[in-house]
Amino acid sequence: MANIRDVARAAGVSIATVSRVFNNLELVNGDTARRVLQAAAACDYWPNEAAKSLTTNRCNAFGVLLPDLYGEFYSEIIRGIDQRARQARYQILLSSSHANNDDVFNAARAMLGRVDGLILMTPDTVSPDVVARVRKRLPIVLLNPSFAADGCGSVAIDNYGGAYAATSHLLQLGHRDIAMIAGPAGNVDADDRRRGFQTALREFGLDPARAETEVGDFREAAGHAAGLTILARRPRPTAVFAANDSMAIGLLGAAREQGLRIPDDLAVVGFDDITIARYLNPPLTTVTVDIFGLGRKAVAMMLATVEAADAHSPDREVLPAVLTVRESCGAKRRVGLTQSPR
Amino acid sequence: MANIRDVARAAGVSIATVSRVFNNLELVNGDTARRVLQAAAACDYWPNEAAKSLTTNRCNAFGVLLPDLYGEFYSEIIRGIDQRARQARYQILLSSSHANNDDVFNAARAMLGRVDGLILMTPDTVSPDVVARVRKRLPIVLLNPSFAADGCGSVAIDNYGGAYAATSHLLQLGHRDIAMIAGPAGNVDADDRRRGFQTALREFGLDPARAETEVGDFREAAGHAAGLTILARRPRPTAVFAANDSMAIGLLGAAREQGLRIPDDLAVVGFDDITIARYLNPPLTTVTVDIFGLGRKAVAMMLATVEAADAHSPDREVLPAVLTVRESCGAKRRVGLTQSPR
DNA sequence: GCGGCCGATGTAAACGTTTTCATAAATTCG
DNA sequence: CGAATTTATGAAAACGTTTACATCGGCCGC
Repeated sequence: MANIRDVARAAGVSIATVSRVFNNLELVNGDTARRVLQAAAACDYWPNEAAKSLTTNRCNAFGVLLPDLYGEFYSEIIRGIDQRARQARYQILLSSSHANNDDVFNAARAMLGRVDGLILMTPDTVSPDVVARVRKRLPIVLLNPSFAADGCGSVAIDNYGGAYAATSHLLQLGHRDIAMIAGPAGNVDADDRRRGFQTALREFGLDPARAETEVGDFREAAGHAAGLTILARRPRPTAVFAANDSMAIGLLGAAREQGLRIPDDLAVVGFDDITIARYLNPPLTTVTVDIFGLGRKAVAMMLATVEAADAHSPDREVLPAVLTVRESCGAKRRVGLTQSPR
Repeated sequence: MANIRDVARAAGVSIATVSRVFNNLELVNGDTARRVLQAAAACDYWPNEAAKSLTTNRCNAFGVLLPDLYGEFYSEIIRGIDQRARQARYQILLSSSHANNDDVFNAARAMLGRVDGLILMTPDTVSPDVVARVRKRLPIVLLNPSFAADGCGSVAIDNYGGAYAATSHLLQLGHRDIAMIAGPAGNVDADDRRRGFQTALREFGLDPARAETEVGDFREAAGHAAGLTILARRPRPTAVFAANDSMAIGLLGAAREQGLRIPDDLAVVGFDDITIARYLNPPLTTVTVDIFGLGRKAVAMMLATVEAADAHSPDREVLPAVLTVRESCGAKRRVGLTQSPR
């Protein structure tokens, strides 16, 4: 396959001139440029990007390391990342399933020379010093980080604020005995959502310690199990705030099995606003987070870091999490001919 | 940052030896190897992957070009691709939103020297000759292709078979007036599903031309609109086969608004088995496709092409699409009635 | 007519690897 | 004991670009 030398030969110029034409430096004579382009087209010349980045030390690509790819959450992150990157003519080098320190370290290492920076979402099991070691080689933007890392930008979700809003809403509807299905302790999102829940209660003069709190692993089955425990308590709580929608779905199942009507017998609020939420019966009131925006923001921050002439200190950004009121909390009248739960 | 030369100097050997140690060629003396590794660790040496691929002409990466990233379908494809690639220690260079010929061509071009092959899913708007031009430079595996391309592998979904199974099922349940909400003409998936529908009718002695068929764009709103038209017809069809689940959901909405009971007044079958399907009320009978497997297969085929010593002709594979019976078709409620095939 | 400048182009040295070939030392063997 | 073989290592040429620097006309102003 033709390389730059072949094009130069065919056009009767030096390789420097060919290079100049392709990087549209304006120092090339119009006629010469035309000749070069013609020759390039004739031998179907494609520049080799590896060689390019070797000399320029720029790749026009970002690495993306995620703990997993399953489900809407990651899908939307990637979509946001891709969209913004594409807009800036950057490529995305994707790698997922990074559970431990070595995984992350090796994946980052394997990207050296292929990316200009790393967008990193690490599970709790990854330690700050791995991130620090990688940071020595590459700019980093952390997604929803569990710790602040020196020299790394970060984009996070306002878990605390969202949980606070959800809980306040239930309180304002008159509920005073509100249970929570929390996420695993140690998980940043889980902990922040729990704090938001507790603060809201406290501000209403209630004791968070007396609020029934079950812990789950963010999956539907855990929500179901936690729901059974909560619904067995007497007096039964009148409302439940679940740390995510999947567990809320599990809870709805448990409630349905016991013949409870939602929201009349039990008000339910979730978190995430996954697509299913609006199709549930009744549609789930939940906290909506702009995950797509999270991805976009991460790339925007990365671009600012990479393309900035001056090395300004990296940003820390928090995206809002807003309550979306549907029917499962009881704030709205049911509309239409929705079939009643059994 | 340290390069191979620095390591060589620190270890008191030549760069060739360092390279040999890292590519674990067994020709290096044990002591020397130890010294090299120590030196490499001391100066935190990371090999530059761009330089590596420039000399070896191998990248250990595949490019993935998709028309879009929105929704579970693409998410699962990517997950499958990533999982299999990671297993083989390959990276994934992702790029989406490729609408037209130039987009695809330029994206492919920008990957030269960074990938060993391309996994390509093109919308109908991309022409075979663009694929052929790209194929000259890079091995290609097509996902669900609308045309056969010389020298390209392909992995497709058995749209025809799935649609045939869905329609046959409705016929066996006793329905004789079955409408279809089809996808846009020209779209491969849409066309194949429609053919499957028609063949099933024909085999039951019915005239496909007389079956009410509305066309939608695979989105929920289109399903709703098509549903209104279909339900307005007299006599009203007793069953509808929707070319995908999103449109089936739109149809269910339309039916609900008219006070129809599913499946008693109207049986509904979808296609895709998206996550929501099982959470609908009633749970949607649909055609399940292993999208994750589609991604995995594509990579497996790519690996076979790239790592094979002999250039065997590329494969063509079709993944099964199987009917998943839930409640929206009425088969489960009428167990007694379904025993006798007509 | 000449120094200086400018615009267009070429020469060659990087960038950081792998790998072929050469070489030196150590080992085997008849 | 010397020739043949093996083992371990180094020197240097690739790979395909970009870019600093050199070169060379032509043109300007004086």
